[in-house]
Amino acid sequence: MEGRIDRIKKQLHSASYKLTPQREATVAVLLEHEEDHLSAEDVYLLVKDKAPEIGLATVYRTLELLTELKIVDKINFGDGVSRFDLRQEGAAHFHHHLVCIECGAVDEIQEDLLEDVEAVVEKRWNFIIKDHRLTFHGICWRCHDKNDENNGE
Amino acid sequence: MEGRIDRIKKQLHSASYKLTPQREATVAVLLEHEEDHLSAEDVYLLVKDKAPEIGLATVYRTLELLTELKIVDKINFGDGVSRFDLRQEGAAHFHHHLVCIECGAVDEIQEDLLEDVEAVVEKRWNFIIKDHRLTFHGICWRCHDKNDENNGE
DNA sequence: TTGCCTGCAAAACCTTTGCAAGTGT
DNA sequence: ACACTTGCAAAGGTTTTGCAGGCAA
Repeated sequence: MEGRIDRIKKQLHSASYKLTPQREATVAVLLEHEEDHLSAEDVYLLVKDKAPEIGLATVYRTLELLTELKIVDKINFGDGVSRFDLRQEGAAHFHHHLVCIECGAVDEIQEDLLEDVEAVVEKRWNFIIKDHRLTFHGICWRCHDKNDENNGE
Repeated sequence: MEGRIDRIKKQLHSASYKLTPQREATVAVLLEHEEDHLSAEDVYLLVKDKAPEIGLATVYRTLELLTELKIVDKINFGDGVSRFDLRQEGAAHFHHHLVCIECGAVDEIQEDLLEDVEAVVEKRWNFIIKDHRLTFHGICWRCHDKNDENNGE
């Protein structure tokens, strides 16, 4: 039932890369934090628990490799760092994000929602869409609820 | 008829900032390159033509200020630099981008296109949308046409 | 004068790279 | 051996910050 990491291993092998202990530890961290949007530094610190001797450069190289193989997506929310997100297996498209401008939380939307918009863009702008990035900035339900409570006093 | 820069001046003043010659030159560059997506360095080099004594730090500080006042939007296409885009006056939402993965060109979509999607997101995720970022990655019409030509030989 | 603004240089940051050593086949 | 991978340290590139001087009200 350890399928996910085995499949990633195969993806690496079929591209002539090895799943070294360092790479495995990095992938494990990403799997354990699928909900989060870790920066390279975040991943590095977490990987150090499993493989204390690992270097930051190796983490960067591994994340770059995984990005190349489309196992993870590199994203950027405008703070100075890149963040890395494991792709959903079999997902045709990159998922979307809800960034809360009050508490900073980042939630994910797995649904596509963009089929209609993409159809319009492809036709009207004559643009062949390969991927997309969609992020909404606003107030999340948690802050929303919190504000309601405070107003109710 | 010099309305645009005058209005920006007022926006600065009403937030207790001055429109200094350096800031004016920076805004002028942004106005002249509304179609482009200039990096801070790009802006710096262009501003130097108008105000050769300006420092890079001032350009950064001005762009930061303009971002704060929502006169420009800071965007990031995943190459290591931030880019700055003048907001459309009166635009309720940030415009979208088409990034060509072949030639690197960035085209803009001014239409909203997202009304329906936003309605779904607000209702289903209980998220109050304040702004959005939407970027499509793919093949632009220019590269598309170019490829057709080459295949026709 | 006072407070904002500027230019310069230094610093801070994130990320990439060079290289010698290590690894598995 | 051989090719790939690693850790470390150094370098690279972008952005921010400290500070003394300048400017306008």
